[in-house]
Amino acid sequence: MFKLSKLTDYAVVVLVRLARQDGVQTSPGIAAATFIPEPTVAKVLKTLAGKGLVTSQRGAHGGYRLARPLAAIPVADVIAAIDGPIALTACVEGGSCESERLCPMHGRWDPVNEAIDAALHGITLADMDHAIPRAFREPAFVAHRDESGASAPEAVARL
Amino acid sequence: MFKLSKLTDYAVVVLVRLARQDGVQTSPGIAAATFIPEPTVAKVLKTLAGKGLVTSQRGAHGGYRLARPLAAIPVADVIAAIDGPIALTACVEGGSCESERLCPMHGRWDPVNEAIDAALHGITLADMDHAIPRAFREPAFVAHRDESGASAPEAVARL
DNA sequence: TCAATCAGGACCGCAGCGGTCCGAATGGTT
DNA sequence: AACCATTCGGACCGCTGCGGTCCTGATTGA
Repeated sequence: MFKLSKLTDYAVVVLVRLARQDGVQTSPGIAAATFIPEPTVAKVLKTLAGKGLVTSQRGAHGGYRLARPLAAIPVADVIAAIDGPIALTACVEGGSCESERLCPMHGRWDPVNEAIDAALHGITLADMDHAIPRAFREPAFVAHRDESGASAPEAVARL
Repeated sequence: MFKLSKLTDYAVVVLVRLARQDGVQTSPGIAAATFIPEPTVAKVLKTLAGKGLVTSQRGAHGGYRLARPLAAIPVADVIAAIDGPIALTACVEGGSCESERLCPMHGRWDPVNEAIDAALHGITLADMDHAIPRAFREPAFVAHRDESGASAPEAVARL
């Protein structure tokens, strides 16, 4: 239904979490803080590192850190990193769908693509961070979550 | 990869085709003209009729016709009709993901959703129609396609 | 040398999509 | 009244891709 993948959602949460504190952070640590399963966090982090959104440091006391501040990361970059290039139709992404000259669909979705691309580039992770109710960013919230216990894993994503 | 369903692409093609000529048009007829498999055309038309984008007339000499002119149909409507409501994340669509008060993701994607929604409402099918190179709308093109023969069915979509 | 951590795969279950088909309802036509 | 063309509303199915897990290296600090 025109929705982006859950991994992308996770990626945003992880990136925002990385921004909360400087210095490297390990994937188990982020997993614990976000209530996202650890292997999934690792997967997301690896992908993000490959796309240059985060930098990694290997070895003992290694971890990940943000490559640039949240305000310099448009959502479009995150989506592109996880879900691949933003392309509404098959025609648009791979160049010629078969024979570019013959396909009348060619170019049809271009204006739509451009509009969405522009919209996605105009919103940074900092914007999304601010969209969260302040209450959720306070320590009290985290404590409260811990009490709730068992239901945590199925939750979509947390800070 | 953040792309919309092929059915939506078909829907646009079918709607544009409907606009090419007034009076009712049967789904086999549209299928022949668009090179889209007939059952699929029928399915798309049924869905569109259910959402009020086209009107249907049953019985002999029945068929479909546009409910409103192309310029009055934003792409958003077509996408919503075929793919369901535009909602980037699970949280956004169904109301509370579980416990709205506790989920810090709540509201996070809202600005992104609104931006995309606005972009999609700003483009009508008439705009998309005009984006097609004129050459493809001329009779000569259709004749040329017919010659190409066998490869037609696999083509993404045609007028 | 050892432990911690990232890297890069392989792997699998499952939902959703694209696509097809069938029976029933409907309304002209003869 | 009988018939036929056409839409309607499902059921159905194979397959791709996603979410999620795991395993085996490579790298670095203690």
